[in-house]
Amino acid sequence: MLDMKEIVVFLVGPTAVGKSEAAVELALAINAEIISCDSMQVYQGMDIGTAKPGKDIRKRIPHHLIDIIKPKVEFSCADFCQRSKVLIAGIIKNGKIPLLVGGSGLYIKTLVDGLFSGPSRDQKLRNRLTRQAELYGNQYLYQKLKQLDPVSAVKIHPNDRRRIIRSLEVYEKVKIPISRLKPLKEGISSQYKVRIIGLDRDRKDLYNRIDQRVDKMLEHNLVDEVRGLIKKGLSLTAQQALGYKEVIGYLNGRYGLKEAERLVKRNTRHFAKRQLSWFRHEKRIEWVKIDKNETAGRTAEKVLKLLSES
RNA sequence: GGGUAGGUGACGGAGUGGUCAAACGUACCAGACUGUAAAUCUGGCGGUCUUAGACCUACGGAGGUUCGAACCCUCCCCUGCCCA
Repeated sequence: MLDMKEIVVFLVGPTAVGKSEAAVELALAINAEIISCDSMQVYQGMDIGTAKPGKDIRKRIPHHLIDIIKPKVEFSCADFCQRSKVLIAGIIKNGKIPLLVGGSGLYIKTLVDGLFSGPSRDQKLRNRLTRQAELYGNQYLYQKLKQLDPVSAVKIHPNDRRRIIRSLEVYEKVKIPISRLKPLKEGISSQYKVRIIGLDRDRKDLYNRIDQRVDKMLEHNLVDEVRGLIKKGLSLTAQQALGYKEVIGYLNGRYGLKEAERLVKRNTRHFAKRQLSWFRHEKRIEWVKIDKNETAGRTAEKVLKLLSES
């Protein structure tokens, strides 16, 4: 009875590990359609810096949730969840397997395990709280949180202004502590059989790939891409994308191009590390180690083998 | 050859007799994370020991002064700059 559940496959891992290439091979092998779990590839025009799969590839295998909104528009994990649920159902209905590919840990987590239904952002309120934090210090907001939602306060560091503000925001809106809301959620894992495959490489190898990728981005005129995007306006989320924020700094004359390059590389390494922290914490992930010179086809084979077992 | 400034942990850089395994920054490592997440935040960072702590090895090298030295003295080595 349990096995009647349809399967949904996730392919996750740090940036530049080789997810996209392996995903295409895998999708061809198992008759899947790809849904991108990437907070930045959703944006139109952000192509080079997000290492978006090219049009040729997307022609061979359908890729969803790429280029779906303008860079000016705010997007969130809630939007992602909602859209991907619809897509998953549709793909299954067509007799195919949904293959979710990406490195945005939170997006993946909320899709699998659900997102509590709470109020969305209120920029005005956030601005107000931010001003208070700047005037009276983070401690001021933290004390407030301690009173209203002690459970959250224990978990959140007094310096983590972002999370303190979100918690206060939720309380302000619905008068219920976010810590009470958070457990009330249901993700797709109750509905489908979820397999999460994690791709990993030696750290050194991964960092080399990141460096190479950044070099390539710059060669492919990332700077021009950013210049064009600035003219059109970027959402809060989009303007802090790796590769973009650093080039924006360069274009604003804050440092030279060489320094921008260094920063992109370094920040991307840090990011990859954070992703690994996140994914290692997720015990349901089944890990596949990629060797240094392994082809995407070979990786896909390994994943396929893992999927066919059990 | 003469003069001068210096040699500190992966790097940059404080420290100029005890409270120094050595500020601070960076790199690096590790962790947290549910509506901005490619964001935000935290911890570690000479070695050994299970933490408090203890011990060992350390501030270019070798000696010395001192109860005690990264800090003072002597000699040596090296580097930058200036004059020849």
